[in-house]
Amino acid sequence: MATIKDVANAANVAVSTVSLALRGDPRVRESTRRRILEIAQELQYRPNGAARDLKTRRTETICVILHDLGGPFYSELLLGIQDVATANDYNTIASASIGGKNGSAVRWLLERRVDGVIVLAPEIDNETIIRAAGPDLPVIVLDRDLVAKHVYSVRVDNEQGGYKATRHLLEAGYRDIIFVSGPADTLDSELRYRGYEMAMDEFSAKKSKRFDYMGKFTEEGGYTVGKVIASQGTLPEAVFAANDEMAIGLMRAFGEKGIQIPRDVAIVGFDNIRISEYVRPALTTVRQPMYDMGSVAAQMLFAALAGSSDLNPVTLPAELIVRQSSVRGMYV
Amino acid sequence: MATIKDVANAANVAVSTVSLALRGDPRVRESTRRRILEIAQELQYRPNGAARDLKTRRTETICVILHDLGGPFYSELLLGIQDVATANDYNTIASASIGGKNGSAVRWLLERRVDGVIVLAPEIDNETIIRAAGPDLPVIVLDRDLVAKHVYSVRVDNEQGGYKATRHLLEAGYRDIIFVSGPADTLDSELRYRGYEMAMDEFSAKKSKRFDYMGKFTEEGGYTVGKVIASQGTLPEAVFAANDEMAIGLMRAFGEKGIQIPRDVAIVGFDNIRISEYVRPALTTVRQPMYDMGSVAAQMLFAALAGSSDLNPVTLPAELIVRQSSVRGMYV
DNA sequence: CTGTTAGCGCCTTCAA
DNA sequence: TTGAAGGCGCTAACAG
Repeated sequence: MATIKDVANAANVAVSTVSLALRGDPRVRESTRRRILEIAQELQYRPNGAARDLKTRRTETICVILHDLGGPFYSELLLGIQDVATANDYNTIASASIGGKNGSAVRWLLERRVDGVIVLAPEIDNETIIRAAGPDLPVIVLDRDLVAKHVYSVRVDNEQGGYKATRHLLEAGYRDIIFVSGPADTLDSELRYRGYEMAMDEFSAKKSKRFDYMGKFTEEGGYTVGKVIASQGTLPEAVFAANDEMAIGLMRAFGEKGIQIPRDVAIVGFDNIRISEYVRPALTTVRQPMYDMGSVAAQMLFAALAGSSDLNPVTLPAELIVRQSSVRGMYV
Repeated sequence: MATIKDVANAANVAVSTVSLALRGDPRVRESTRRRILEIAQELQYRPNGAARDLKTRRTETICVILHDLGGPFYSELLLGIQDVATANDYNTIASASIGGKNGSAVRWLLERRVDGVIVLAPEIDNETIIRAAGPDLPVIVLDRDLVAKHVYSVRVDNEQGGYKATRHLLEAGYRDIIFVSGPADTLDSELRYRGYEMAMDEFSAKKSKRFDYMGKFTEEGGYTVGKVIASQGTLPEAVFAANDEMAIGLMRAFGEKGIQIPRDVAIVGFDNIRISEYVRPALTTVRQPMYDMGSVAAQMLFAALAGSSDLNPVTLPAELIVRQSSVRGMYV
């Protein structure tokens, strides 16, 4: 592979001249530049990014670490991030957090191969993030309860979202409302439960326990829980599932048992994934402003890169989207 | 930022010793190693990836370039790729192809920051790919008609998929079948049309022209086309949409006009995106084996990395998934 | 077992 | 306007 040196030799100039010429520096005469460009082309010269990064100590790249690339609702988040990054002439890459502690994420967090990182991946522990963050590697954490130097946080108000969802059901007249949680160790689920609690208490309604019904945030999990609920003596009046995937699993389980939604049981989900609009009945849910979250996160990252260090945590509101699955008498 | 040299100084050993110790090389005595590790910790030493990459001339990372990170059906593709990459102790990053010619993708294709690239992004032109590919940067192209040195191809048999879809409708008794295409310049759409043609010819049915109905591969596009079709004098018996997004748009348009599916018009899509299973009636479609495609692509990449260069193009079969939208008398 | 010595390919003063 | 030299941080012989 041709290096800048090869080009310099072939063109009978010094390496530095080639370097300047390649970047269009006006200090190189036009004719020289053109000749160098031609020779570079001929030799199939390609700059070596690693060498440049090493020298300049900047990569002009930020990395987004997600649990699972291509998950349904990361799309908007990434868009929000990319739009801002592109505007700043930065590149964005996404990496999955699989491999955990010694997996791939380490590469981006700990080995200075990018200028900044945005993390939305619960399985990366706080310790790693704190260790990674530093004056020249700001880290933005999404949906995580962490305060540390060079770490900045953006969150969606999950508690308020859970509150809104539950309150919506309560106002519709439902009282016996079950909460279906995600995995035990997820903060999101925890906070949504708190919102649920708060609303239920306001109406003095009887809450289900935090982990009475646990669905792993997956459709399959929701389906299983749905089967359990359906086979109990009495049905609840409504179910608040901590995410849409589970809600959809619930709907499937109920459907198979001939339980009608919302006539027999009302359902509310969380996340507003795309399918939630297409299932029948369409699912009432809580939308998280993912694009905004990405955009805000990226903006904070660039602010940090530019030297600010007193960036306050941001919390974005969630929004209730009412559809048919929770509206009494809609689909008889 | 502490460098390996700082650690060496602080520990009173040579740089190379630190390097060995850090990587757990047995040539370093255990006690020395421990001491070095401690000091590294204390100094908050973090290796510099760029320096290592530069030296070793390998990054142990492959990059997947997609049109749009997080698009609905990249998920499985990425999984397929990642599973193989992880098994080979490689990292996977994903990058969007926005920015086109001088955008971000160039960075990964042309600047030797990764060891291999998998491209599924029509907007990157062949020329760029050919230029990028080389003995030490194999490129796997997905769904693209390109043969070149160090470029290897994996495709899904779109033509056969289009054929299967159309034939399915024909066998169900439909004859007047419209084809709704994607954008004019997409190969996928083109090939699916060819499959449509072939099946229609076999049954001597009257085809619609390649671009009579054009929907841009989006739901909105499909919706618009649906409105047009609905407002024509006579409805077709069936519609084959070149992708599910458009098919869903069509369904919405028809629904608004009171046209029942499949009673009045049968519909078949392509891609088997997740929603296709949840719309009502559920959409008959053609599944592309995305996971396999990713997995095969990654395997080829590693084969190339290991020195093979005579890798034949692979074409994966598509699979028809029959659901309600095309089954006569199902949803009256 | 540990240290010395060369670069990897590029950018950046500093001189000419 | 161009060239020479040094070094970014790390690894990999090769010596000791």
